Amino acid sequence: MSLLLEPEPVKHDSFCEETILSLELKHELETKMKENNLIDLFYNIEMPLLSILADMEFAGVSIDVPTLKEYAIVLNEEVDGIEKEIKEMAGVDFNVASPKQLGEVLFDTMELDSKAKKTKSGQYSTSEAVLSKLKGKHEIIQKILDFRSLKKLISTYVEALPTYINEKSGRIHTSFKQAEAATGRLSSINPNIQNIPIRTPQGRYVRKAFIPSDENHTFLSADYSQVELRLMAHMSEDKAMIDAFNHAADFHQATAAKIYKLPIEEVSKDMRSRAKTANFGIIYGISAWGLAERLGISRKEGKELITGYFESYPGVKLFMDKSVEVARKDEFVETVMNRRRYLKDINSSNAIVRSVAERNAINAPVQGSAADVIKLAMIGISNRMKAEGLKSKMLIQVHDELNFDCLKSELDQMKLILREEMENAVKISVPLTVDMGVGENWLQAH
DNA sequence: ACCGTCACG
DNA sequence: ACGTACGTGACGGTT
Repeated sequence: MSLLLEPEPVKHDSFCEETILSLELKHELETKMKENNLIDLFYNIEMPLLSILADMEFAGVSIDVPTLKEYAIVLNEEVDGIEKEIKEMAGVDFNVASPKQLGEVLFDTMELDSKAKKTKSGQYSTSEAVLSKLKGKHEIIQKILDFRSLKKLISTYVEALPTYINEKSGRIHTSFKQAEAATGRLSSINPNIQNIPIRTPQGRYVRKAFIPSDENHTFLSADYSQVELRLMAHMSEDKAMIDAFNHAADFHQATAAKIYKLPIEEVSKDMRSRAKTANFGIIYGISAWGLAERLGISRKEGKELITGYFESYPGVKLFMDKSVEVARKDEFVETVMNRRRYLKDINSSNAIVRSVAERNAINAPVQGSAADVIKLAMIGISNRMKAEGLKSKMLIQVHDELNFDCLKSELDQMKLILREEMENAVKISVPLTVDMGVGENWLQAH
């Protein structure tokens, strides 16, 4: 694969001389070449990235505190009301926030499910998945789900974020961990800036509080479209998947058309939705049972869906099998930039432990390659911004997304740089595409 | 310090 | 026959 790397790749002695080599020598040279792959990863990606992450942390992101203070009042009133309703419905006074007490109220006192699931520590499970299945049984269930999500928003975000504001800068400075996630992703702590809510309207509103540094700046966001699936298409070399990314307007819809053997126009919303779930499942190392559980369908239907998927994209099945095979032989798998994930459990005699490692063998090259891609893009963007003397600042990375405090006068130039550097970070067999948004805050920009 | 839960990609 | 999808971090409750 040809890669557009900046700075210039480190030069090594050539091990590619066309000589007749003994087996031992050949093995030795192959080992050295693999070591050089890791040296390239270190010097050309991780080291240049280090100072970029330091700059992002130092810059920090501005927070609109009044927005959060007002929102805290609204949410606290709402959660207090819901808590009263829950206790009235249950007919007992208890701590709704205690999973232990809640389980006893729901399953011993109210007897909502005679065969309620228990956790490994012996208490009733009251997880979102369990409660969602009980929604029809009693109106208290929905109230508990609402209570939980509101408490989460208040305690982890709305009331917590202002406490992280640095006195000197007036901004929030996360810490990015560069060598934590097994796949090569970054992680973020104190606060975690990579799990700010977005999926529900109430949660999403928190993003309104992430704002530019002043009136001369705007919030600029750029994210990759389906980068992991595109990397799966590239690494598996599956013809149909590559073709879909090159020509279809909507990849999930195109997948549904193949699985259900229908023309694109006849794909229903439900079929598209199932195909989308199947696409995600593939990245995670799908199982018929897991997929069925996710979709609320029978195991038989789950299996049929997967069969249809592999008939549509046979190269993907081959890639998955090959990844597991390679892992069994080497005890590690690799990304496009030769980042490794070691899988010591891949040959375990415990089937459960082994299965986890097999799914890791499938997922890690995909998730890890996506991490490689955005890291390369960050380096490319940083270099371009320096070369062109720009003052805007890269602030936040969220796995497939980059966010900037963008000087308004630099907006057009920044958008051009982001598109060029992100879409051309690596050359693969399908296009990488980027969506961008601009606004007065993270909510508007996304 | 651990568990259960839930926020994100 | 097993028990279910991959990767993280923060919070409150419990031990």
